[in-house]
Amino acid sequence: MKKTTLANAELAVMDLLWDEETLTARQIRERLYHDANKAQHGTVQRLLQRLEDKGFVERDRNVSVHLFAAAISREDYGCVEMESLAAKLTGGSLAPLITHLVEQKRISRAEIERLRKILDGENKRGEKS
Amino acid sequence: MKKTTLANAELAVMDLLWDEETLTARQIRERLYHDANKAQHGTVQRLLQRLEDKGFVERDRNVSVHLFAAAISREDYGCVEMESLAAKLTGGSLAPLITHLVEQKRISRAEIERLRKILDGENKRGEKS
DNA sequence: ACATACTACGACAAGTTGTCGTCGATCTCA
DNA sequence: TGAGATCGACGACAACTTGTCGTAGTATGT
Repeated sequence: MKKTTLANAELAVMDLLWDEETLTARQIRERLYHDANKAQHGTVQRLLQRLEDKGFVERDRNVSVHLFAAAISREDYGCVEMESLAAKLTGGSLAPLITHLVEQKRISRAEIERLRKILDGENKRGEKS
Repeated sequence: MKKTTLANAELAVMDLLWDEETLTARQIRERLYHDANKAQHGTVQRLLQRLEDKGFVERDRNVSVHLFAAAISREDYGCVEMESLAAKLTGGSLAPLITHLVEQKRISRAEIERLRKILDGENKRGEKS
């Protein structure tokens, strides 16, 4: 287990899969490169293969034209990255980083309100619509 | 402006500078590699030079043996990284990511309490010790 | 002045990333 | 059924990053 981080082109592929549930390699190619160049066929195959190796993508091999789906959600990936950042910087604790974001006002008041609601809801732990 | 991310060895250097305010290249080398190998002298110089190029480190050239200091705090760096992550994943908003952290209980209750206090304090906006 | 320590920087191997081409298998449909 | 298109697997490559080392030149101190 080496790289757990998505690079640019890889992220672009994941972005599609995060929005579309399931796609074929061809659909991904058409969405990524609108020009009809034939060569990019291999590029997408390669990206998907590496993404699969890294565990970010699952592939349905039972159908002739493989179906690809994200193996990890956008939010889960984000959390993993944030945790890995916290592990490297603050001994694993996210609070110091978020504190700083708030204090520097690099997080909007609206966002702060959203966060407060989330934290409050977490205390109740009662209902879910 | 290309890479804004710290790699392993670079992070190790920054970690020292974040704790020590100001260090010479020699002090850094002694802390990073305890064995007395002479070769690593150039390694540290190189790391420092690249860190300076990237804007993470400031160097006092007025003294014969240069003094190095972090140009960005640990927390600022963490925030930049978190913001860059949010920009790539959620259109720049951190709330969805933090929401997920809380919902998945990947953030401890103690941390949640810390965060709530921070957010509450942010509304008062009164004192600072 | 001479040995020592320091800075600057070229060079390199290893790894990552995006890209393309080829090859063989499979599918399509006339 | 067979020719052409499509697909999956993968080798190869250039560009870039990263950690490392060595060398050359300069400054320091005694």
